[in-house]
Amino acid sequence: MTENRRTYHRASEAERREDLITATLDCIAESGIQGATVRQIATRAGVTGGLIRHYFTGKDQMLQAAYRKMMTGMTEAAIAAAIEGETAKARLRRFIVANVTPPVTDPRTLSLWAAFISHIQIDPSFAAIHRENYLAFLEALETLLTAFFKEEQRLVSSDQCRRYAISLSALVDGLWLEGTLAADMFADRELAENALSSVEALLHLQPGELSDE
Amino acid sequence: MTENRRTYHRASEAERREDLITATLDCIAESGIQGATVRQIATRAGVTGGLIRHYFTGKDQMLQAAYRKMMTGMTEAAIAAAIEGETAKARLRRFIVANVTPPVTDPRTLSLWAAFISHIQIDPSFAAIHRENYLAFLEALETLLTAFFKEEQRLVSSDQCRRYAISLSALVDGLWLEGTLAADMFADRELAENALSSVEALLHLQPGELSDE
DNA sequence: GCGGCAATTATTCAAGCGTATAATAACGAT
DNA sequence: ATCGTTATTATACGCTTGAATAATTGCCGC
Repeated sequence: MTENRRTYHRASEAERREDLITATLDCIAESGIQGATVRQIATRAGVTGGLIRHYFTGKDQMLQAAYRKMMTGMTEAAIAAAIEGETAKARLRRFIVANVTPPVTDPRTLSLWAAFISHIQIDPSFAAIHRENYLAFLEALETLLTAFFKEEQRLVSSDQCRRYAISLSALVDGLWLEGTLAADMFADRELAENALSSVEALLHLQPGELSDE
Repeated sequence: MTENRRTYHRASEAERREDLITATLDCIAESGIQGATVRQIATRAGVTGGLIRHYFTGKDQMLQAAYRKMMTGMTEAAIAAAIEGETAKARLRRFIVANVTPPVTDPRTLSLWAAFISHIQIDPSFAAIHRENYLAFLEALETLLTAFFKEEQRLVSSDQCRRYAISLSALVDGLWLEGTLAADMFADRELAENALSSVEALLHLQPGELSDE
């Protein structure tokens, strides 16, 4: 009997995992965690459902991998933007702006982020992943701040630096959230300008000290 | 044949709707949107599944009603705390603090909030509900701010007031988020204090002007 | 107390879910 | 070329899902 079995190609493990994770994120972003079924994900990745359990012990583990990838992607995008700045001040500014500018402010990203957040209470492994990445974000911000204060020859205790980092992080997160949820309410640069002047205020800088070239 | 049909009591429409919505929120908070199945919700509400379609055209409509109830509950909690203040300054302070204090900072609330946010991209009716409540929150904050500036005899344009409201709202949301997600990282009053001093900075007040009695 | 209305239960249905297992085809080693 | 390995497909299974329908029972007006 000549069965019509579809042809395929054997991919490397890394490649296949990557594809599956990407497909998972796509599905969640498009139709929520409800829509991220094994079959949907497999279809989008161009494979059949059974393959997922060849690379992951189950759907849950794949979701976790996807969460990890998404979170590190977000933080790294902001850090990548920052390191291109020449001074500590420029790096701080670029970091802030990057977090309230596409592609970080993106409906897809927000949808993914929220979907995972809502699973933190249900599955503790998601909480661990979140914590890990929140701390990384906080530390990146704290490092930028410390360097900035040093460059400005302004003495700030490490305790105060941490408090600043928490506030700034909250502000950035909040603006990111609102800017993404109500993108139509804000003009192109409005969000970034608001973020910068808010940061200036939070750090007790001169108006324009951060935003001006 | 004497079938064993369970006894029940005919409730008023308002009562039953309320029960169903509460049960829906409980289910989502506890086990995510995935766990909020018609049967789970019905069980928790003490009825059988079929009844849901007697009060709502479908599961989706019930979810929307639940979202609406949850959001108005959050905003109203903060507003209720605010109006007890005697001066405009006190009202503003109470509003800020209420938003970073239980019961607003509560894992259950966060879980619910995130679950719904993640459905905004999928179902436009959820987006409308969100928008509605975000604007209400913003307006409440703007009103408090305007009154506060007037009380302080400080002249602030309504444009600037709106910008302040957006920044404050973002900050509060962000702190709420982080404080709830990583509750163990913050001491009891730390979050509220951080919020108040951050607001002071954002509004260019004297340190302690808001937080001090 | 007793009809009749409708709120509620009980049951059924098709579709879709995650997972398990068996068959198969791709590809590197030989 | 052929073989052996194993990545991949195909199929099946048992459950759960949201919804539709039929049967019943609580309750209000009389």
